[in-house]
Amino acid sequence: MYTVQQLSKLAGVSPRTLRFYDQIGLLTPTRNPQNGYRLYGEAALLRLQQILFFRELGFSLEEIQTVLEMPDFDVLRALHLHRHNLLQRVDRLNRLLHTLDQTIQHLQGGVPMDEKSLYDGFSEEQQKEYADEARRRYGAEMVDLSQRRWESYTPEQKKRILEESQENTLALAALMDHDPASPEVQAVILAWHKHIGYFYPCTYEVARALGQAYAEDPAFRVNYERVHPDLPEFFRDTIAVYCRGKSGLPPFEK
Amino acid sequence: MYTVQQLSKLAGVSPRTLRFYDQIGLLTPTRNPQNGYRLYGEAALLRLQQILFFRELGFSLEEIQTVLEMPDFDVLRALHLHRHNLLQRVDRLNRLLHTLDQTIQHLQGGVPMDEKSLYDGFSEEQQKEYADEARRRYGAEMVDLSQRRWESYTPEQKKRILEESQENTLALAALMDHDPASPEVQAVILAWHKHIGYFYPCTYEVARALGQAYAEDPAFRVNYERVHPDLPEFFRDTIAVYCRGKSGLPPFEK
DNA sequence: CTTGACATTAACGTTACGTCATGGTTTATC
DNA sequence: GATAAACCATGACGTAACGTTAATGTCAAG
Repeated sequence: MYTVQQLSKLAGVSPRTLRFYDQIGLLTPTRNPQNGYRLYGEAALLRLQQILFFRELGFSLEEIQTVLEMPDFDVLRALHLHRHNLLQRVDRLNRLLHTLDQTIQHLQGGVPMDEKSLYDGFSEEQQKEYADEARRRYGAEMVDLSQRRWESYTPEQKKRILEESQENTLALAALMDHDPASPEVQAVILAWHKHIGYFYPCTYEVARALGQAYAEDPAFRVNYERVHPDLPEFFRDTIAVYCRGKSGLPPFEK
Repeated sequence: MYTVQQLSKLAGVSPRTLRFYDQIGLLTPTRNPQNGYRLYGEAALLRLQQILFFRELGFSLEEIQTVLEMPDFDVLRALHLHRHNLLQRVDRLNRLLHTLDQTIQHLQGGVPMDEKSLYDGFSEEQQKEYADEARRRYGAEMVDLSQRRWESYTPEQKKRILEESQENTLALAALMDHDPASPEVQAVILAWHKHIGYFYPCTYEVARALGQAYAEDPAFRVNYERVHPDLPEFFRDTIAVYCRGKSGLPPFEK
């Protein structure tokens, strides 16, 4: 017989979850008549396993109720649904990838009129090539190799990281009268490099390529240009200085 | 300038969603001073596109707030996050597949004691083989070929389908004194076959194999045995009669 | 006998909206 | 010009699956 906390640790769910499942009649334990404590037996453990199994598959608790009451709850069907889900999600992810490209297009084509002239040199096809090129050069290898997990951060961390990015850019813009090689500027670039590290391990080679992209790829340019018209070039130059003579992963990544 | 409903139809979201985004300050439209109506311009449309883009990627609205305020919101990062997410989800699905196998094991091993004797003839390895065999025989081809979508059903439909399954089994059990070839029994089996069709197109060959499994695979047996000890065999026999001389997809699948 | 770690119920908070309720506005029709 | 249909507004409550206090009761240890 397990108590709430014991079972919760065993199954990796919160005590609150167990009480909730009791409350909605999904998993009703026996009670200690003396003190009213919940007591879960072996049967309850098995049922919880099943509940969590279907929960993982994306069933709602109400659906789980019904499924577990079915006399012919069968494994084959679960297998089918599971694989079906898998296929469907892969489908969805592919559609998202496609949508991504379109949205890039839209964003690039959708800048305000007075900035549109900036794009005169770039045909639609040219722009698309930029995006594809970027994916080929940075995406495939780096992301696939990446072990970092954006999702593994807590909401507070995420928020902090996103804010940090903003601070970096503003800090750099404030130092545009400095020499790109000055310690102040280089400190900001170091922070920027570490910031990128939140998303994936970024070698000096990749960092340099990113600097190029910031200045040359219109999709990136606008974001920095918005802060200051010469920021893209300044950003690229400081990164170039920062990366000079270095290669591979930075020390803080090791 | 679009009004709420116009924009909602354009972007495929509900008017309520737009008002909500206004309420939380995520997408603030201008107002018609006469009547207070919301008016969305071109800029708002673009911003909404971005919001929906990130929403698709699984960002929370609060995160989207921050991201859209960032001066260096950049496409490469979105690409990275997106692909990162994709990889992560594929990972997760693979883990689930693995867990699935384990859970099958657990469920098979976890039946009540008084029914456990039924399993004496089957070693652990034997049982695992059954599961693998089932996956090889039905899973791979059928599921991959399946065009049916469990997820495409509405919650009410899902509930109804699950209940139907239960009704079928009980109806069949109530007819166990009849001849397997009797019209009443065969009507139930037809309903069962159609029911399977909710999940995947089921040929007569597959149906026959399923009948076998219901009677012989302990993982299925218990579910019908629970209703009546001889139900598994009866089920198998009626299915055999139903399938006799037929092959390929049933008429209602065409 | 007190302390700390458990247990209980009750109740409100969360996310991203859906769904009324109630009332004003616009538009089309008679 | 009256009226009905179809829009707009705000406000408030409902949802899923718990998280998070809060207030109180219970148990083992020192």
